[in-house]
Amino acid sequence: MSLKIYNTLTKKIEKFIPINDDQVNLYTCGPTVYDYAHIGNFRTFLFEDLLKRWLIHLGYNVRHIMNITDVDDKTIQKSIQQKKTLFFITEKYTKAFLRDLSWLNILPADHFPKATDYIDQMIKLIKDLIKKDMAYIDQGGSVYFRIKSSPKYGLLANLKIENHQKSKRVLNDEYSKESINDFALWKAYKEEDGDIYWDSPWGKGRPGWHIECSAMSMAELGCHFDLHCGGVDNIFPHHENEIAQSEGATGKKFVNYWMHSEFLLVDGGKMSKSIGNIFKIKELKELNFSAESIRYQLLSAHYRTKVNFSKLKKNENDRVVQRFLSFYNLLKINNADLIENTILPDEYLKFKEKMNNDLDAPQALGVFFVWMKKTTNEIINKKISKEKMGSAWSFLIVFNSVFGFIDTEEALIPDEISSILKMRDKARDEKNWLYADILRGELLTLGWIVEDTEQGQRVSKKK
RNA sequence: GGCGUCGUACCCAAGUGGUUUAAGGGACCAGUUUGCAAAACUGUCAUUCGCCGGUUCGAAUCCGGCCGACGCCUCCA
Repeated sequence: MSLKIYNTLTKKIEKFIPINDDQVNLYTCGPTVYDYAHIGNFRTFLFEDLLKRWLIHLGYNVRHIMNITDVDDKTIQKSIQQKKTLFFITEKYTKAFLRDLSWLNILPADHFPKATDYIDQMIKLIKDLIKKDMAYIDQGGSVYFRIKSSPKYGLLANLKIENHQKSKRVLNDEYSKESINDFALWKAYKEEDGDIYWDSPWGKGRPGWHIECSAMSMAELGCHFDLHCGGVDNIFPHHENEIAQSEGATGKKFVNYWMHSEFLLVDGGKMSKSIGNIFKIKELKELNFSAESIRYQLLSAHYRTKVNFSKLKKNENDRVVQRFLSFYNLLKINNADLIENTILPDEYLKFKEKMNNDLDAPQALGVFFVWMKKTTNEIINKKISKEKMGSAWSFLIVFNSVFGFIDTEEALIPDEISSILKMRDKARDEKNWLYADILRGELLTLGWIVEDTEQGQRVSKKK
C-alpha cells in the first residue's frame, strides 16, 4: 500500500518511488514578490502543503525548497512605479508572504532561496547552454534558448510548437530571435531597468524567469530530484522551459515527478482584477475567515479539479471546522489524550488508502466523517473501551497533522471574561436563569461564545 | 486552428464497468438531549448521474453524436 500520484510528465498515475530510499527532494514554485499573494496562489501552496504533510506522515524525510522570485518584469515595474528600490519592494512582499503562510498553518519550506542570490549559478547554466549550442546571444546582448535543440520540447505541456497560435504579443516580441518560440535566458539591460542589472559575459542585464527556477532547484536539490510542483498555469511555458534548459545543460534527467494543482475559481469564474474578485488573506481575515475554514474550503476538493471559492461558503466551512473542534474537545474531556495507545483504528487504513491514491482528500474526508460520527456516538453512549478511546485520539492527531483543520491552541481567557464566567456559574447554581442569560449575551458581545456542557461552561473565541 | 477538462440532489462534492438499488459535507424539515440556548446525536432528503444513441449479461463509469460551462497555446499559482 504505497503512494501513487498523477505525473503530469507521463499523464499517468504512477507509483511514487524516491531516488534515495526515504529521502524526498521537493521543489515548489514560490511567489513573485511584487504584490500580496491571493487566494488562488494559496490553493496551490495548500495543495503542496497537503502533499508534504502526507509524505511526512508516510515516514519520508522531505527536503522542501520554495523559491522567491525577487527579480522579473513585474517586480522591476513595481519598484519603478513606486519609486522604491527593488529590494524594498521584494522584502516587503516576501515578509507578507511568509506571514500569510504561517497564518494559514502551511509548513514552511526548509529553505526559501531568492533568485537574486543565485545569479552566478544562472550565468553558469547559460554558459553551458551556449557552449552546447543550445542557446545563442543576439545583437542586443540577450541570450535565448534554442528550442530546436531540445527534441523533447512540448512533452510536459503536450504541445506541438507548430500548432502555436501566433498572438499579437508574440509577434511584437519577435525582434531578434531565431524562432518566435525561443525564450529568454538572459535579458539585456534596458533604460527602464534603472539600476537593476547584473554583469555577465554578455554584458549587463538580468536573468529570465525560467532559468531562475532551474538554477535554484539544482543548486539546492541536485541536478536530478524527485518532485516539482506548481499550479497548472506553470506547466507551460515555465516548467516546460525548465526541463528544456536543465536537461540541456546537464544532459541528465531533471525531475521524476511533476504535480500540478488546478485553478481556483471565485464564484464560478476566473479571478480577475476587473471583476474585483481577487481575495488577499488580509481581506479574508477582515471577513472573519479562519485559517482552518480556508484550509477546509480549499483542501476538501481534489487538487486536480477546479475548486470554487466563495464567501457564501464561509458558513458551511465554519460549521465543518466547528464539528472537528467539537470532536477534539469531546475526546479531550474524556482524557483520550492521556491514554497511551498508538494503535490506529481500522478506518485509518481506509483513510490511508484514499490518501495514497493521488491524495484523494474528498474520499479520505468521507471516511473520516463516518468514523467520527460513529466514535462520537460510542462516546456519548459510553460504549467505548479505553483502548478505543486512545486509538481515536491517535487517529485524530494523525488526521490533523495532515489537514490542519483543528486549531488546537486554546485561546487565552482574559481576566475580565473569566470573572464574568464565575458570576454566570454562580447564577446557574442559584437557577437565576435570567441573569445567566444576560451574562451569556454580554460575553457574546465581547466576542466569546459560552456553551453549557455536562462538565460546566466552555468558552471559545468567536470566529 | 491545436491540445485538454468538466456537466452527479436545494448547494458543495466523491464515484478506479458488477459487494453503489450513487460516498461524504452543508442547508432545510422532524425528533432526542438541554433551565433556555449552543453543540452533539437520530431520522428524512437523486429509482437517478446534461441530452440522444451504441457496446455489454450488466454503464454515472466505455464508444459516437449533440447541447452547455471552462482551461492552456510566451512569463498568470
